[in-house]
Amino acid sequence: MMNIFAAFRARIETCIRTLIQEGVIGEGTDLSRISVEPPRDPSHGDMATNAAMVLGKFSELPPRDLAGKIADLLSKDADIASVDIAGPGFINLSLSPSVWQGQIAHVLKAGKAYGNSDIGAEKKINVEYVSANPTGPMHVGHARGAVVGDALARLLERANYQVTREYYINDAGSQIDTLARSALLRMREALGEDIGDIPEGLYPGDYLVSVGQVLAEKYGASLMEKPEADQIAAVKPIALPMMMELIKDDLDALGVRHDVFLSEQSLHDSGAVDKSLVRLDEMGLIYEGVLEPPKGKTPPPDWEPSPQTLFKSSQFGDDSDRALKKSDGSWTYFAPDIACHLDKFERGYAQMIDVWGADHAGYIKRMKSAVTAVTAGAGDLDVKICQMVKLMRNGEPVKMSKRAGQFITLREVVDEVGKDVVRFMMLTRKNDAPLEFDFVKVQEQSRDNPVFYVQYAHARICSVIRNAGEMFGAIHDDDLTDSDMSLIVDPAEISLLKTISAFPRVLESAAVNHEPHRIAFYLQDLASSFHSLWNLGKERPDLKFIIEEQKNVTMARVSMIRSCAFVIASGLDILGVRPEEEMR
RNA sequence: GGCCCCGUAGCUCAACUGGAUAGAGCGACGGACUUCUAAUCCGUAGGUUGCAGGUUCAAGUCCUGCCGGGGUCACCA
Repeated sequence: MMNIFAAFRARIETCIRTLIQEGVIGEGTDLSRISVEPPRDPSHGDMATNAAMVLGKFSELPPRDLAGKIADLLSKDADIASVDIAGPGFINLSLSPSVWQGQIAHVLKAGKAYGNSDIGAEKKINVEYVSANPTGPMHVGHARGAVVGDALARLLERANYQVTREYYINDAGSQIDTLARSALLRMREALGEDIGDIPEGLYPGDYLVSVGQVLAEKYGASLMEKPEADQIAAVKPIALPMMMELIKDDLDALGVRHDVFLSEQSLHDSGAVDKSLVRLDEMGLIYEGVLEPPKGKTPPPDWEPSPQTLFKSSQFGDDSDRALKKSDGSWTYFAPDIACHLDKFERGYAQMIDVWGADHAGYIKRMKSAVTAVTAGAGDLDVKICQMVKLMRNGEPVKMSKRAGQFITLREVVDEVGKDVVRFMMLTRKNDAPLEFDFVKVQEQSRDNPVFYVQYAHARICSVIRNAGEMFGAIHDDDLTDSDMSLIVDPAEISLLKTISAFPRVLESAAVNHEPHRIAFYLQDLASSFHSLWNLGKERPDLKFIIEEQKNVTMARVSMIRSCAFVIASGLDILGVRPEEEMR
C-alpha cells in the first residue's frame, strides 16, 4: 500500500474489529466516518484519528476511555513509535523513522506512478471541456477551462478512471449561420470583389480569408446566384472543419487534446434529440405551457407570453421549468444538450463532468435536472465552473476591446509565456475563484512565481545528482533502491519525507473532489520543503546532500531527493507541465 | 427581485468533502552568500474567518436570516 494513511487506517480498523469481538464496541458499527489524517499541528504527531469519538455512540465507554483501548492495541505495532490521546478523544500516532525511510524505496520503485490511486476502479468517466463555438480561433478566455479540464482528465486517469475527453461542437446554432455569411463575404472578396468594411454582426477576423479562398476555388461565382439558404448550406461543410482545425491547433499549442468530438448537428440528424425528448415525455415531464416573465425590476421589453414546449426541471431542484422549443417550434439549445448527455450516458458514462465558463453558471441546475431525469437517476453530472481570468501586464489591466475585435487569442498568450507557464498558472486557484494572470510576473524567476519555484526545486535536485555522479560515478535509479535509508535521520530530512509521503493522499482527495488545483498547491509545499532542507546545508554542512568522505550517506540522501524529484515530476505531469532538469 | 459564486492577516490566497492553538506567499522589519544553483532560505510582526443566531463532543466548513462584492436571469449558444 503506497498511501500510508490508508495503510494505517487499515491497521486502526483491525484494532477496532478486535474490540468489537471483545464486545467493547457494538456489532454492526459503521466505520466509514472514521478519518485518519495528518493533524494540522505537526506537534500532535504524524497521524490523527477521530475513531474513538465517532464510535462513541456504539460503545458504553466514553470516547477518551475507548481511545485508551484502541491506543493500547496500536502501541503494539512496531511501526508506531508513540500513541497519545488528546482533547476530546483524538488518537495521535507518531510513526517510527523507518516508516518514512521506507517510503523512499516505494517512490523509487514506482517512479512517476507513485501516488496513483484505485478509487476509480476502472469506472468510465466523461470529462467535457472547452466546447467553444467553432466560429474562430480560441481566445484567452477559453484557456482556463481547457487547462482545468485537461488536468482533471489526467488526474482522474491517475486515480484509475477510464477517462474520455469530450468536446461538444455547437455547430447547429445561429452563430454558425453568421460564420457562414462571414465566410461568403470573404469568398466574394477572394473572387475579386471589393467588400469594404465587414458589416456589423459578421465576424471580422482575418482567419476567414483563407476560408473564402477555399470556397472561391471550390464553388466559384455561380454559388452567389443560388438562394441564401443554399449558399449557407454549401459553406458549412467547408468552414466548420476549417474552424475546428484552427481550434485543434490552438489546443495543441496548449498541450490539450480530446478523444471525442460530438457534433450538435449530428444529434439533430440522427434523431437523438427527438429520442431524448420522447423519453422525457413518456415520464410525463414535458408539457405545453407559458413561462412567467422573470421576476425582477426589468422584464424584457419585448416580452410576450407564448406557449412553448417545457421541461419540468423544477421537479428536480431547478427554479423554474425550462423551454425545450422556442415559440416558433424550433429547438432551443437546451434540447440537444439533453440529448448530448443522454448520449454520453448510453455510451457507458454514468459519471460526467462538464467544465464551463462562469457565464453559464445559471444553467447548472437545469442541466443537472435533465441528466437526473433522462437517466432515471442513474447518471451523475458534476459541473465545474471556471471564473474569469483577469489579464494583467505589470499590475496594469490588459485592455481588450471586443467592439474592435481586439481580443487576445490563446495562441498569443502561449507564444509569449509558454504553455507550461499558462497551464500551471491556470491551476493556481480553485476553479471557481477569479484569477489574475500577469504576463510579466508569470515569467519572473523568483519565489512569488510558483511555476518557477517548483521548476527550480526540480532543477536543483537534478544538479545535485549530476554532481554526486561526477564524484562517485554514474548514478542509476535502480541502484539507489539499495541505499541505506536508515542514514536519513535528521528531523529536517524526515520532514521532507513526510511531505513526499503525503502525495498519494493529495492526489486522491484532488481526484475525489475533482479539483486539480490541489496538485499545484501541493507542489509548492513540496518545493518549499526541499528548498528549506537545501539551505539548511549552509548552516550545517553535515546536512549537505553530498558528503565527499561518506558515499553511503550521500547515496541515501541522493535517493531521498531523487524520490522528491519523482514526485515533483509526477505532480507536474498531472498538470501537463514538463519538469526542467537545468535552469541557468 | 430570483438564483449561483465569493467574503479568512495590510495585499493575493490555502485550509485535506465537520476536527485540536485557522496556515502560506507578497509587503514590512531583522538575519544567512569564497553556493551540493542566494533565481534560495531562516526569524519577527500581523486574526472576533463580513454580522447574528442555530445544528453537535467539535463549525472558516453544514442550516437560517441579514450586510457587502461579482456573475446571471424567456424563445443566445
